[in-house]
Amino acid sequence: MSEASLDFIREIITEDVKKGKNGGRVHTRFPPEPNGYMHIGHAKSVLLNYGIAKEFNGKFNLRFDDTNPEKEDQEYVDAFKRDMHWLGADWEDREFYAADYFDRLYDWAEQLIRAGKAYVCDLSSEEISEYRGKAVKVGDKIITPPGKDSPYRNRSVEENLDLFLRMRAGEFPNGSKTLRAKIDMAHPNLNMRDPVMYRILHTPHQRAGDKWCIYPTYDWAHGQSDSIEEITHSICTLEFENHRPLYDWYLDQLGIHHPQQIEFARLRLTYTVMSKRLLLQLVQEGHVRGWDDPRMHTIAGLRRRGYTPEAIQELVKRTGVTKTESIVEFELLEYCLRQDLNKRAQRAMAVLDPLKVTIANYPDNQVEEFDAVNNPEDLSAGTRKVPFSKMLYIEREDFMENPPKDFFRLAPGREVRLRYACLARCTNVVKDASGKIVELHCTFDPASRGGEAPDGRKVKATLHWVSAKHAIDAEVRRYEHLFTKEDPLDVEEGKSFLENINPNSLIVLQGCKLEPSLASAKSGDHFQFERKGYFCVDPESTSGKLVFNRTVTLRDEWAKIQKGQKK
RNA sequence: UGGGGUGUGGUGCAAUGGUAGCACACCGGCCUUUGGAGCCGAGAAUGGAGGUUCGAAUCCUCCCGCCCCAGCCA
Repeated sequence: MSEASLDFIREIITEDVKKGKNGGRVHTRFPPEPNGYMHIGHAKSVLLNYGIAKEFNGKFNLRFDDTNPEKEDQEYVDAFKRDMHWLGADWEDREFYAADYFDRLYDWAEQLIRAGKAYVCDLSSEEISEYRGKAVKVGDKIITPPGKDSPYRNRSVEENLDLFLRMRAGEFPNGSKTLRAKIDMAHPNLNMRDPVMYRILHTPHQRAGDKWCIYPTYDWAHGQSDSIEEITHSICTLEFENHRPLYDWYLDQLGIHHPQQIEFARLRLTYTVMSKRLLLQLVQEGHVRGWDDPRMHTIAGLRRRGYTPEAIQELVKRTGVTKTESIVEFELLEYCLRQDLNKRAQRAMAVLDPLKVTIANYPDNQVEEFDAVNNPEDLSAGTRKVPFSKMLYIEREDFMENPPKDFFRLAPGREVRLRYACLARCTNVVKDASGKIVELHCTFDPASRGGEAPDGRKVKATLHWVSAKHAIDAEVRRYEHLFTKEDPLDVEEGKSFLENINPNSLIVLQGCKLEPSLASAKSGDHFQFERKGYFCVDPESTSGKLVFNRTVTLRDEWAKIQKGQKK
């Protein structure tokens, strides 16, 4: 029936719906911790969960798993919501917080204590770890011998109840006591060796205020939160596979609705880091200009850089859903982006590194306007007028005095097309005292108005240009990968990933010359600067001073040839 | 001689016992008023060894590689 094959998660859900599991209902969720900004790795999870809910006529929740007040912040909550909406995910009115379930979680904890399935433990963090059992290396193998029972494991229900109440009441300092599930200290899965359910944290919560001084661990909160929301399929990443038996155990002990957890491999991209810890470090230490720095692979950064939701959606679609850990080449994202922008970005001419050109045989004060196509991929976008006059700017790299064979562009004596304007031939090169080229003299063919060759003669190159007297100045921020290595974490023993930061990741170009139609460009607008790439107006841009970000270059044959020659 | 996962061209994903296919990347060509876009073509893969079968990426056995787990992080 369906032409494309389903990924394994959709296959499972299709089967569940067919069997009438959960009454045929599908309900998913995205459960971020608000301890940083959303990045492109999260996007996959959001789009997967939201997409499934939509495809199966189900519902999709947003829930913040805010169980650690020491790391979380309202700023991150707001950012997640903004970024998710931008990406196209819609949770309607279902915005939830684990913190809103703290009361129920507390009651459930008491229930487990009464059932003899949980106890208050006085062991320190180090002791708990020690009792849990140390991994031992035997040859190449790692063995985890059974752990030891905590000496507090057999406290009476009454004592546990009393202690737990006093933990909540604030009688004990941080770290002095925990509530632990009583499972099995010899279990081969370390998560089942009496995991901590509550820890004492005398820290107010960004949402719950100072109501609590004990906080549930993620493991104790997560599964039940899904259960409370009647989630049918709890989709999460691979590293939680080991936790599933624990979530199952909690749910079964409590006898409450049991969502099915399914794990998939998170999205990884070359030249990026997806760890919120490292992203936070980049921001806090000032290696980038903030969470929305266009070099960051946060959603906010990508948006500011000029990436579109459609490109990210397409990437996610193309990379699929599997359990194999893989690293997607960044080039695929760029391909998706160019595909999208090519269809919708209005074209414009902009000279980033200007070289002055005088058209010697053009009348001194004459100005004429040529028609330029706004988007050759979408003729309904119409045309615009571009002014032309005797003094122009062209791109410095479009001229070479002694060109190699492969160089098609302007050179002494050579004729090229000035896009939409005319054919022009270089007659003279003007240099300053140091030998630097400061200006070119050209002559144009009056019969070639609009750029058409009157006799059908061919020129090998078409250059973009801007009329000097009509040009508007702009700042252009040229970006490259933030890291020089495909795997930014690939560093020598003891060195930091910061060593792999690309010193050229941002180059600010001042005095760029833009065609006048760009004067009205608004923050967030996308353009293709012909022959240069896709650019986006930065939020810092003002009508007095335009600022553009280079989103991505065009595919560039010439750059490839040059690269090949250098070898 | 712990537990849980996972191995298909360079990369990502398909093929669910029956011709190993698609995309990106790379290379070559065509076309072009963007060295863009588009079009055409080439090269390139089932971790290994056995076994079952007329037939194996797929089923079985053993081996090997890689990832996750020893937070009172998520």
